[in-house]
This record gives sequence, C-alpha cells and structure tokens, in this order.
Amino acid sequence: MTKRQENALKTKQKLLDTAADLIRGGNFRDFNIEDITKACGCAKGTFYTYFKNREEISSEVCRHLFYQIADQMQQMKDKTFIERLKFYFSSFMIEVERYGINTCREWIRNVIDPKVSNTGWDNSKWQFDIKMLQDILSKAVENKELKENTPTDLLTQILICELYGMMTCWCMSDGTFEPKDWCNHFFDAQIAPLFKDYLNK
Amino acid sequence: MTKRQENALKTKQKLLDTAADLIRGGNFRDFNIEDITKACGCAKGTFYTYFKNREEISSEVCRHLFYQIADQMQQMKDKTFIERLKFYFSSFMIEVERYGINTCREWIRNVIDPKVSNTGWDNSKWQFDIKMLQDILSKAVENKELKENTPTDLLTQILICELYGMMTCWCMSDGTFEPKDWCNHFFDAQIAPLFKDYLNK
Amino acid sequence: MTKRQENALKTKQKLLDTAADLIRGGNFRDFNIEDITKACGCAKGTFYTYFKNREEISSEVCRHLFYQIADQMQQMKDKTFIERLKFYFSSFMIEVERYGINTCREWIRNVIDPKVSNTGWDNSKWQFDIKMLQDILSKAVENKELKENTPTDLLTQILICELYGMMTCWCMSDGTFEPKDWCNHFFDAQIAPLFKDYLNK
Amino acid sequence: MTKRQENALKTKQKLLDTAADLIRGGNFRDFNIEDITKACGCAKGTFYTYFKNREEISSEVCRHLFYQIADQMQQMKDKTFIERLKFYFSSFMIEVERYGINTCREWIRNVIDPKVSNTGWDNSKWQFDIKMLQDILSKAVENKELKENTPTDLLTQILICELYGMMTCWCMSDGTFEPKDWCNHFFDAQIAPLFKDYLNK
DNA sequence: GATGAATGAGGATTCATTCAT
DNA sequence: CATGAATGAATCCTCATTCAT
Repeated sequence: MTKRQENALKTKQKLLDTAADLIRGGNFRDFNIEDITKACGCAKGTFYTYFKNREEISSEVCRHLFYQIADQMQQMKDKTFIERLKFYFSSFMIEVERYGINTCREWIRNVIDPKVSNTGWDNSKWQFDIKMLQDILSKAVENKELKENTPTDLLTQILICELYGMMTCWCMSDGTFEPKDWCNHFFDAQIAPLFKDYLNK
Repeated sequence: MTKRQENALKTKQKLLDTAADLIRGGNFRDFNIEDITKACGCAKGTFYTYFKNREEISSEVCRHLFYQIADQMQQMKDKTFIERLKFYFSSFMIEVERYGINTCREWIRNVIDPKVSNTGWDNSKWQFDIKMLQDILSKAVENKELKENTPTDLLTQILICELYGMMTCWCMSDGTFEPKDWCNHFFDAQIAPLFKDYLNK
Repeated sequence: MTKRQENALKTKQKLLDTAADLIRGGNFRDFNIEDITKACGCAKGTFYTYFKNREEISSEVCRHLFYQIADQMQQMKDKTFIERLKFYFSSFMIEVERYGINTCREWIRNVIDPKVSNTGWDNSKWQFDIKMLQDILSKAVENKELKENTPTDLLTQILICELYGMMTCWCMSDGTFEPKDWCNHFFDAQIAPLFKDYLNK
Repeated sequence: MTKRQENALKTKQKLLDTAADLIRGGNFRDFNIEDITKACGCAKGTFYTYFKNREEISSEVCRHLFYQIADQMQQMKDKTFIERLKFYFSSFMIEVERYGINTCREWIRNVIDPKVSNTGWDNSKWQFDIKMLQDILSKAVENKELKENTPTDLLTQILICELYGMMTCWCMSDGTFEPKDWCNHFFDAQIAPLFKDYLNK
C-alpha cells in the first residue's frame, strides 16, 4: 500500500470515527455532514469521496459495531452452544453500551427501515441475524447438544425478538437500566429455560 | 358544546385521522404538515391551532393506538391475570397490524426518543407501559393469583421487552411474519412459563 | 380578488420581473434563485411558493415574451396574410431585442431542450410555433389569398427555420447586427419571394 | 516524435473521443470531467494536462465536427459555387446527424455563447462561418460565376441564418425531421433562388 | 378561529480544479 | 507525465413555523 492510499484510509477511518463520536454524543438525529467534516478537520467534499451519502456512513458506523461481535464469535467455537449464545447476547449489549444509547437509537432506526439497498447487507439485518443465531442452534443440533426435533426456526426468531426487545427498551427507558446486567437477568429468566426440553440430557 | 366547538373538534379529529392515514400509507418518514392539511382540506395554519408542532400529532396518533387498548382493558377486569395479559399482548399486536407496518415504525421511532417534553406523557412511554403491566401483575398478587414474593418489577420489564421486541422485529423483517399469530406462539413459549413458579396453585 | 391575493400576485410578478432583469442583465447562465430573491427583497422560500423550481421561472420568463406577440397578433386579423406574417416576424425580433441578447440566449437554450414536461406548453415550443404560423397560412388559403395547392406544411417549417435562424445568429454574432433591420432585409429577400408562385393573382 | 509524445497524443485523442461519445450519448448537459476520465480509463488530473478546463474540450469536440467539413471543402475547389454551397450545407447537416442531436444541442449552446476567450477561435464561430461562406461567394465573383454587384455580405449572412436555423429547429422538434432531406428541400426552395438574379447567365 | 403568504435556517450534494506525491 | 485525494464554493430545495389579514 502506498503512502497515499494509507493516508486515504486514515481519512476515511477518521470520518467514520468522528461520525461515531457525533452519533454517540447525542446529535444523532440531526448528525449532519458539515458537523462531521468540521469535527474531522476536512472539507465537506472529502466526505463524498468516501461515502455515497449520509445514509451510507450511518449504516457503516452501525455495521461496525456488529462486525466486531461476529469476529469475536469466531473465538467461541469450542464452547457449549449455551455459552456461545450467552456470549452473543452479552457482547451485543456490551457493545451497545459502549457505543452509547444514541448510537443504539440510530441502530434501531436503521434496522427497522426497509431500505436495504444501500446498506451493503445481502438482504437485510434481519436475515443476517437470523443466520447468525440459526448457525449456533443448528451446530448444536449437529453436535447432539440439542435434540433432532428442536424447532430451530422458531427459537431463533424468539431469540432475536428478545435481543432487539432489550435494545428497544433500553432506549425507551432512556438508559435507566444497565444493558449488560439486564441481559444476564434476562438470559437466565427467559433464554436458558427455553432450551430445557430440547437438551440431550 | 357550541356548534363552533363541535366544528373545532371535528377539524382536529380529521387532522388526526388524515395524519394516521398518511403515516400508515407509507410516507411516514417524510409525512409533513402540508400533506396533512392539504389532504384534510384545510389551511396549513389551522394545523397549528390544534397541535403545538409536528411532534405532537405524531405522538398523538401513536398514543391513540395505545389508548384504544387501555380502554379495552377495562372490560377485562374480571378475567384471570393471564387472560388479561394475553389480551393485552394480542390487542397490541392486532392494533399494530391494523395500523400498518409504517405506523409501527413511526411508533418505535417515537418511543425510543427521549424528547418527552412535547409528547404530553407524564414521563415517557416507558413509564406508561411499566405502569400498565405492573397494574395487572400487582392486582394478581392482591387477588392471590400470584404469590406474595413475585418479582413484579422484573417480570414487568421482561414483558415489555418481549412486547417491543416483537414490534421491532416485525419491522426489521419487513412484515414477513404475522404479528397476531406470532404473538400467540410467543406468549405460549415465553410468557406463560414465566409465571409458573409464582402461581398460587 | 382580496387584498392578500393581490399582494401574492404582485410578489409573483416582482419575482418574474426581477428574473427577467437578471437574465437580460447577463448573468443568464448562472442566474440563481438566491440572486433573484435577494434582488427582489424577499426570502428564498418565497420563490418556491410561486415556482416549482429554477426551470419553471426561466421558461415562464421566456414564454411571457412569446405571449405578448400572440396577443398582438389578434389585432391583425383583417390584414393580408403577408402583412400578418411580416408583423409576426418583426414583433418577434423587436421583442427579442427589447428583452436583450441574454434573454434570447436563454430562450434558445430553452426551446432546443426536449424537457417539455415542466414548461406547461401543450407539446413543445416547436408545436406551438408550427400551429401559429400554419394558422396564418391556412387562413390565407381559406381567404383565397393563397392557392389551394400551397404546401403550407413545408412553408411553415421553412418560416420557422428562418425565424430561429435569425435569433441563433444574432446571439452567435454577439449582437453585431440589428435584429429588426435584419428581419426586414431577410423578409424581403427570402420570405416574400417564397409565396410568389402561390399567390392568387 | 518520441514514444512519449505519441502516447500523449493518443491519450488526448482518447479523451476527445470519449467526450464526443458522452455528449452524443445524451448526458450532454451534465457531461462531467469525472465521467470522461473514468470512461477513458485515466485519472481526473490527466484531463487537465491536455485541456485547460471543461469549456475547452466541449468546444474542441464541436470544432472537430466543423473542421472535417472545412477539410472536405478543399476537394470541391473545381466545382461550381452552387455545388460547393450545396455540399457545404449537406455536409454540415450530415455531420450534425451523425454526431447526434445532443451534440447538436451542445454545439448551438456553444456558438450562441460569447465566451470566446477560451475557445481558441480567433474571434468567434460567427466570424469563422462568415469567412467560410464569403470565400465561396467571393471566389464565385472572381470566377465570374456571379455578377460583380452581388451583395456577398448580405447573402452570406442569410446563408448562415438558414444553416443555423435548420439546426436550431431540428433540436426544437426533437429530431422529428431528417436533417439531410430537409436540407435538400430547403436548399432548393430558398438558397438556390437567392442567386437567380446574380448569376452570370 | 381560519387562512396561506412569507420566512429563512438548514442540509444534501455536485464537481471543476488544484497540487503533493 | 500521471495520479487521485482534497478542496470548498456553489446551489438547489424543503418545510416547520409565524403572523398579518
């Protein structure tokens, strides 16, 4: 990579980071290109060298949060499915907390919107999440951790509902509870029992 | 009520209905005052006679959906708490479905936002929901349907998470599942078992 | 008409006049909305109360020039067709000169463009001109001024070519000749002879 | 010519061709430097090695069309002036048709504009055309094809008006007639008769 | 109470052009 | 000579809101 390309990458990353900061900082709803570039110390036009439009940077910021989790999941391969699941839930909520409530709000706003075209996701965040969790469950069936007749489709959908339910409610409550703690409570009370009947001994 | 007041009420209701239609219709994100008043056959200025600002009508439309449910709950007083709970969940999802996915999106956008000031709700939608569900549960404790030691706070919060989780996911999936049906599945799989340990015989 | 409507009309007219001035003045190519409103002493938004977009005012200014001629043609009904024709040509060039060379340039730019949609002309300026001139000729045939076998279609098209040829060349030459004078020369040398063979005695 | 100079020439020609294609293709109005260089496979900066600015390439593309005709005129030296004239007219319209209506539009836009400075033409396209046609006529006077008293200035100007009139109208009509055919009609009906009185038997 | 003209802040986006590498 | 990242002026257009009538 040449020096120039390196610089370019740095610029893009800086824009991304600045946007993330601004979103977290609270002006999420009206976070605007001028603010980003100003805070980033570059010209408005530079923004458009790296992002097609306002939408694109918003979803890239959110996606980033998600990819970190997906990456971390790689290191959990040899754990039990219930551990992996709990890790997935926890990571999600930890990241969400780390990025701040306003990023979480932007995130939800992004995922509930049907404009998938410019996000770069194959189909939609929904499909992505479904796949992610179904993977965990179907591998558990393969490993005999779960019984053959486990209704993985249904369970997957339930799991996602819980996950996004927590996020939505955290925003609703304006951050009055601790995502990570709540996630643990929630997991023990609702998620773990869900698999009781399907566990192979 | 004088004729004049009557007309005023009619105008306001018409604005509300028109807004609801427009939001449901799909241009929720960009639903704007001019569209509403035009479709309503009145002047832009008239809008501001009845609503302080754009925000207000949006939340009033959403709230309306909610109040209908609260009203209906009145008629369930003599049912068991589990029936009331199921009714609450079902009604919610039925209304949500009736109002359409775009209204649901607007609804979520509204509730996750902390700008409580102009909504007219005491505190926030979160508080409102909490109160609603806690009522059901604490009455169940009073009636001895549930044990004294039932952790109503925790359970309430779990219930709301489930409820909003379903809504968020319905939007995410762009309406690929049936809210009402899913609600039943969900209720049986997750909600009912939650109370098993706390039922008084 | 109420006072308010009157004022509104005045505002619109003022915008139109200001735009005409600016176009004539020379900043035609980049005449922009801000300049118009500033010169007009009103807010940018006011512009959009009266015109859908930049395009619309441009073609309305040009059209205005044209309508004046169409109006004047009404008063020529009892003249010979050759007089009417000459009047049409002269008026056109007189107006064009009065509005200035830059308006003429904008005018040509407008008419050669196929975006008819927003101009409000039935079909296009082309159709309009065709109709206008064909009317003169076909009435001349009716009146027996011209022979039955006069090829009015062909002649009409030739006439328009001459008319727009003069305009285009005036702009090309950057106003080095006098449109009105030239028009007379041209008419005598080219237009009048054209009908020689078709005159009824 | 060194290899380097050769390559440079090739690059410039490629830019020119690409621009011509883009203009013909239809996005004439918004043809922009990035599109050209992208389609040409070179960097934006390279464009500025060969052209001072956007204007320059536009007029060079148009001029190219014109030079081809001027070149061809060389081979008509021993024909009668009326044949040369007809050839000039036909060539013009044939080229115009070959380059497409959008190039024609761009062409007209270019010639009506007074910004001569950057075009590289001595004075303006107007002067150029005048000279070209006057050459034909004055040589005809020299050759005794035309009488001494022929008003060559006047006739030249008329000829140019006709020529550009056809082009402007072709664009106005959005290409509803055939330039070449129309040129012939036009020539026979208007141009040829113009010289009748000045022919030396 | 109704009207709708006027407002003007605000934001997105484009693109010709420069210049350091 | 080629590159392409950076620039930032330029401009369009939207729309919630106000207020004189």
